[in-house]
Amino acid sequence: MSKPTPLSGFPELLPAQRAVEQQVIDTLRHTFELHGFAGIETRAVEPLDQLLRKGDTSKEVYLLRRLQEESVEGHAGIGLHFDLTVPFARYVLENAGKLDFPFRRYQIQKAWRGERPQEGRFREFTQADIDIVGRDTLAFHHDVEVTRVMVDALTRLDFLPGFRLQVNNRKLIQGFYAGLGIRTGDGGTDEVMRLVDKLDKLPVDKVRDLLLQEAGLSVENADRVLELATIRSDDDGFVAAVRALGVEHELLDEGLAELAELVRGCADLVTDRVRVTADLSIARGLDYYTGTVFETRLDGYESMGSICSGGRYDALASDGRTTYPGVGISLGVSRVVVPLLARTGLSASRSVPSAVLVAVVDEGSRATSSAVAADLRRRDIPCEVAPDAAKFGKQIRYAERRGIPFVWFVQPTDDGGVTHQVKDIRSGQQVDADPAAWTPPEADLRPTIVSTVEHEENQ
RNA sequence: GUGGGUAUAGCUCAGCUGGUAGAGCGCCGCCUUGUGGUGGCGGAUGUCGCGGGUUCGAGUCCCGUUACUCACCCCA
Repeated sequence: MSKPTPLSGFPELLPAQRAVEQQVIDTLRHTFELHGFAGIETRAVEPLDQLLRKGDTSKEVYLLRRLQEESVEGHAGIGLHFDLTVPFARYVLENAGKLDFPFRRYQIQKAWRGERPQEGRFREFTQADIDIVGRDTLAFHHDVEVTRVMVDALTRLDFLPGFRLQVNNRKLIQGFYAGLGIRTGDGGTDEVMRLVDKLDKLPVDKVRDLLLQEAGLSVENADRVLELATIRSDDDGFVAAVRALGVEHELLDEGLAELAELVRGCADLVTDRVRVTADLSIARGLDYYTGTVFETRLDGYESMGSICSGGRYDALASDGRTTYPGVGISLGVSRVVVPLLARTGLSASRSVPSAVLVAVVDEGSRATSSAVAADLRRRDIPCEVAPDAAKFGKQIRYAERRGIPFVWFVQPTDDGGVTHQVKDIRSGQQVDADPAAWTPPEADLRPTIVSTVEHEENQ
């Protein structure tokens, strides 16, 4: 059989790279739990009518089909989920009677989309979602809360480049448009938002043309819409800038107040590396968002698009009697990690968890070496025993290849006992050690992330 | 979906107008009979993506095909 080739869009990592991704996932999980979010996992598949519910036919859904499928449709009527929000909405409805509201959960899972792969865009990828969902109502301070949780998480991912969270509020946009007299419904304001959303790709004049021709705006309104979209600030200064445009509407006031509260509510967490910016061009396409919207750019990778996005949806789910509003944000783990592994030297300090390799003198004494390993593991020191009793030079090389920092030597003595020594193969230093007491330095206990990100930032 | 590029050793690649397959790195062994890395010497490895065609002869030229890849489109 010839050598298998990679499948486009289905990334697989080598152990050292996977260690980086694992570190990201562990950090996210840890942070989410620190903020009191409970973990859940939903099945990989949903019924097709659930997946296509939002009219999201643009999503390329992978269908499930048995090899011996005989139905007329030719498939089982279920498909792999393309995000974690749709399954979560279904899960909330299904378990509404058993959940306590407001319900806060995190979910870190694979999702699948059939779209053509590109850098940062895959057919199989991992997402990390947090959402807070209420029954009938959900206070706005939860919008601030999920933002703060994600800022906290991104801050803790300190081996990655910086992030800029861009926040906006759909009430603000819609109120502004309504104040201008742009008709709502029939995709009127949605169309304008969709076009404004292209500002990061098309020049302003081009977008203006589109606003005039495709959305049918007056010249004056198009200019106002564009003026709004160019407003951005790292504090609540955007409020005055919007007011200066002279548009009045109740919904606009509400949106301004919410967005200002959000930006002020995150101010104490903002650093040079993780910023929060009010960016009034952010609209998030034709989605189900009704208030707060987020996008996030990774410094140095702006062209890749948003790596972490979400927002407020007043009707995440509804069973006809009860409506469940929510606010959530989703981080593209694969989108962040895979391009960084490819484009920078980002990797782990070793390809195995082992901090120690216990050498083997000869096969007859393997049990002695295994006993040393057991002693170390009793104190949570990851270690392994050499695979064969090769020359010590080869056993050291075995450790070196894998990045294992310490080799443990058990030497028989003339009186029938043994001596124990541990060697730091980076320095060459070798010292007597007690298997029941010796501990490596804290920094060597687990693989660490080796980051060359500074170099990347200088470009 | 549209258009371009690429496919040769484990990896990165060279191979001109057709003449039986190469380099660097890595790997293995020895120098080094129980402690690696640097150095020296030696060694192994290929359906040249796949199928067809032209030719005395194809990695090289032609046609087809598959995969990968980049851009566009679309979208998180």
